[in-house]
Parts: sequence; C-alpha cells; structure tokens
Amino acid sequence: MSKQDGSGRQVTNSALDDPSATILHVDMDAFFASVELLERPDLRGLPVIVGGTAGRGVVTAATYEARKFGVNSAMPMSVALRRCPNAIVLPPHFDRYRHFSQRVMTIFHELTPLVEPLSIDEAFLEVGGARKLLGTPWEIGTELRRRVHAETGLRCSVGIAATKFIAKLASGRAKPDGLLLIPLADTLAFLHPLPISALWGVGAKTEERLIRLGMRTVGDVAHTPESTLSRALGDGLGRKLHELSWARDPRRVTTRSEEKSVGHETTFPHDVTDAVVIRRELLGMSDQVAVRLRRAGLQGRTVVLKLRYGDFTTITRSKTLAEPTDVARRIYDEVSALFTAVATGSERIRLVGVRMEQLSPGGSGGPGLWDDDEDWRDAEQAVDAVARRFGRGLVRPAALVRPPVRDPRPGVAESGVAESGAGR
DNA sequence: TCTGGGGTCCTAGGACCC
DNA sequence: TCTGGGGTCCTAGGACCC
Repeated sequence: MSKQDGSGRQVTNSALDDPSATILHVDMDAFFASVELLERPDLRGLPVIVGGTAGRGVVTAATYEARKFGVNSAMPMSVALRRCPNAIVLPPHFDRYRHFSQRVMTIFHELTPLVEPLSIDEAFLEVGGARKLLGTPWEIGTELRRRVHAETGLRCSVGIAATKFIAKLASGRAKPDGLLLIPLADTLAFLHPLPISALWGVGAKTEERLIRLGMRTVGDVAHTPESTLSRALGDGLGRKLHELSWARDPRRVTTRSEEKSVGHETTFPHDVTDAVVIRRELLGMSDQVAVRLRRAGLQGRTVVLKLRYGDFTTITRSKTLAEPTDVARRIYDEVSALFTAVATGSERIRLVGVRMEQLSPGGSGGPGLWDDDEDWRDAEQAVDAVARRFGRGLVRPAALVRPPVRDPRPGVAESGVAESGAGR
C-alpha cells in the first residue's frame, strides 16, 4: 500500500504517485542529539542523551541507540540513566539547534514557498503546485532528504499524504531516515489500526478516558457515535477526534502566523520559600521577556504570573493593562503585585514564570526600560545577586539598558536558562 | 520514576453593555 | 418587581504538542 525509501532500505519501485497526496511533513531525526553528534562524531553509534544533568533535569532528546533502552524525551534524567546507565549525557546547545533549523528551513523554501514550520525541527510543505517544475511529491521528498543530508549532515523523515494529519503520521512511521507516501485510497487501512494516542489531541488524560469507554484503536473511535465522544470529552474535542478518525482534516498549509505570547519560566534546583529569591527571579524573567518583545517589535497587554508549588500544583494569575508595554519595569511591577496577592510567605515554590499575552506590533524605539537611576541600581544589584546565587548568567545588567537589538548575539539573553524543548 | 521550557488551544464563569 | 439574550472582555485552569 505504500513504500519506503531511505539509506539502507530497499526501494522496490520507481516513484509512487497519487495526485491528491501533495502535503509533505518533514521531521528531523533525533534532531538535538544529531546536531550534537556533528561535533562529536566519536560518539556515533553510542547511546547519547541531550538534557539537563542537574537533579531535576529531563531528557530533551535521545539517539536511537539510547531509545532502545526505553529512554524517551520528557523523561526525568534520573529514570533515563537508570534505564541506560552507559548513556553519554550532553547539555543542550539551543543556539546550534536554531542555526541548523534555519538551514533546513531554507532548503524547504527553495523547493516551495508554502512552508509551515511547526516547531524547530518540523514543517509542512504543500508541493501540489510544484509538480511541473520539480516533479511528483515523492520525487520532491526524495530530493529534499538528499539535500538535507548533503548540506547539513543531518537525516530527516518525510511523510506524504492528502492531509496534514496523515502526512504527520506517515513521517512518524517512516522514522528513522525514511520516506512514506500514503495514497488516498489506503488512508483508512493505514489509520484505523493505530492506537488512539496516534490521534492529534489525544494525550494521557484523553487516552485514559477513551480506554475506559472501551476504545483502543483509531478505528474504534471512528465507529463510536460522535455524540458519545462529545459527551465524554466535550463538544469541541469529541467532534474533532471523530473527524480525524475518518482522516477528515481540512487544515491547509499556511505560512507562519504571528506569535500569541512570549514567556519564560524556570524551575529552581530546590524549592524556594524566600520571597526575595522569587522576586529576583521574576525581575530577571520580566527583563528577558521585555527584551524578546522589543527584538520582535511587539508589545504585550496581559501579564501572566505562573507559580508551581512543591506539590506540583500550578496556578496562574494575570492582569490586563490599559496600554500594551515592552518595558521590563512595567512587566515586573505587575508580576510582582500579582505575586504579592497570592504569597503567604510559607509556601515552597518549585517554578516561577512570566508571560506576556495579547501581543500587538509596535514598541519603544529607545531604551525605555530602567531609565531611572535608582531603579537601575536596584536592578543591577538584584541581577548580580541572582547571577551569584544560581551561577548561570541569568541576566546581564547590560541587558537592562540595552536598546532593541537587531542582531542578537547568540546566548546573551538566553544562555544558561534551559529553553525550549521542541525538536525531538 | 518523579516530573523542563517553549508554546497553542479550549472551556467555563462572571462582569458588563445593549 | 422580576427578568431576556447576545456579545465581548477578562480570568483561571487544564490538556496537549514538541
């Protein structure tokens, strides 16, 4: 019903074709880990894990050799190392991942302008209009994989289908280093035997609920009345899953839309009760968020404080301002007031976060941040204290007075604090 | 086993306005 | 004296994805 191509695999026919299958889903193989191996070829073939080595670190990526031991992303590092004691653990280098992400996205754009990045290491491509120029989707996918490897040394997998959902499933099935086309006529035969967790939007909680209703496969969901699904999961999700289970997915490939929010959060090495420590962290994060807003030419109107307590319960408190802002001082004042309103003084806090929502274009052209001398001294001292205590370059005092940066030096504002976990 | 950090989307209740 | 319906905005929480 389909066939695969890839290094070391048998290609049984010449190009497969299906005029309705024009969406490519490209997914880099073990992206973070593979980028690390480019600099450490001596580790090739060994179980390598990328992630935080500190007490509360998790796996952000693992090579296929490590996955054989049951190591998966988002798994606590302590668990991963128990399963795979010989694994080599490398700290993440997000600057490098962003660099390679841009390179592969550039290759995609050279094949079609209709590229929709999904994350740092994934994209949808609509290639229906490129047939005359570049060939069938199958041929384009093959060429894309060849070029990605030739120009970056990285491998990727490609799924081709008539819809985004099926194309994404196909690339997952093709991994690693494969190409898989699902012709329209074979779609349900491919889809229905898959476990319900294959459905987009079914995570641990929803899977549990569906299993309790006696469903195991996507086919089971398809043959359950939509009204039953909606009663169990809510109208929105129930309808969506029923549609997806019949491979109905009207979403087209669209070039990237605007960001909806910008935020930072950080988990302390140990739970914190000292409000001064919390506020310093909030200060540093308010500044990071403000810097990112200004670089993007954006302002935000809603400030969100996030707290996670020692028992892992998580709350958010938000405040919508009369006017949007990209000023660190303004953000910090709000987030600090929100914290004051919930702080009792005795709680153990595991994580704090600052996020700005309701973004709009525009922004200050100048420094406009800590322009008051007294505030500036306070901020500098606070930042120094944070840097000393956590020793990871959380914020540079310079960042507090730096005007908008057009050419951000990698790692100036972001380095140290673990960032993003996409791309695996 | 003990749970990161970046996000998006959905639901639901209450305030407020017409 | 008691009571409408729709629309929008704000807030909080939760599920999910990579």
